[in-house]
Amino acid sequence: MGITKSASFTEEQNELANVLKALGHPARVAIVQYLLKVDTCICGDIVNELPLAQPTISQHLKELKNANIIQGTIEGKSICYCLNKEMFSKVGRYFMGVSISLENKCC
Amino acid sequence: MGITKSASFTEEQNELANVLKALGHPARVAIVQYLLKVDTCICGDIVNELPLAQPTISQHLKELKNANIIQGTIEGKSICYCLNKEMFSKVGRYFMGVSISLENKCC
DNA sequence: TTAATATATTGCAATATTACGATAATAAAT
DNA sequence: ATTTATTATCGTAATATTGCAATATATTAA
Repeated sequence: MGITKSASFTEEQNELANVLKALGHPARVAIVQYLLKVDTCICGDIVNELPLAQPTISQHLKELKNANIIQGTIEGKSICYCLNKEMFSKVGRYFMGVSISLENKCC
Repeated sequence: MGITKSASFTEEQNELANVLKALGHPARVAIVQYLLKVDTCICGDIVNELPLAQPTISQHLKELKNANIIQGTIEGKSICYCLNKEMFSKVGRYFMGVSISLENKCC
């Protein structure tokens, strides 16, 4: 991404940016939407669903996991992934909060 | 960002990813927070507020504007920027919607 | 018109992301 | 132990992002 001066910003700003960056890719949005539809699934299901190779999906899942957007639990020889509801609620509240703060303001 | 197969995804997925990618940088989160605090401001105010050079701020503002997160209106020799409340409400509703869909599900 | 002010654009170096083939690691089944 | 199935990691090429100095553009003031 180039030189990012993350040290210059607050912890809160960096955390929010990290989560949003993780969701800032159509493949990862698609993974989230698929997980929302099927509730839980294994990596192979997503590989069958999206037009991307298995290592690419694995990499995207890793980023979503690092950002705490999904979690994966080992289940036999596969890994069961699902969405982290807390994170969606947290981000949703942030945006709604901004939205409400803007309500009485003109532009 | 590398090769992104945006053609493989839906319009909706690409649009959401674009907005979130635009907010997925601490400097742009900081700009949004500053705009939330001061309501409206000119580019120079942000240059004074953040530890980044003027061309860098200008570039970040351009990305936020392209993603329809802020809007700028020419006002004399400066440009008055402010947040686009519709976008925050829209994104907020999306996340809250996901959050509500996940409410009864276990993981 | 000239100078001053404010913002945008260009060009470039440093770094990050994306995608995938090849391969490794892990666990279950035979 | 070997095979099979599932996911992760490595290496690498192509591309995108970030940041800034230099410069251009645009508007106001003198």
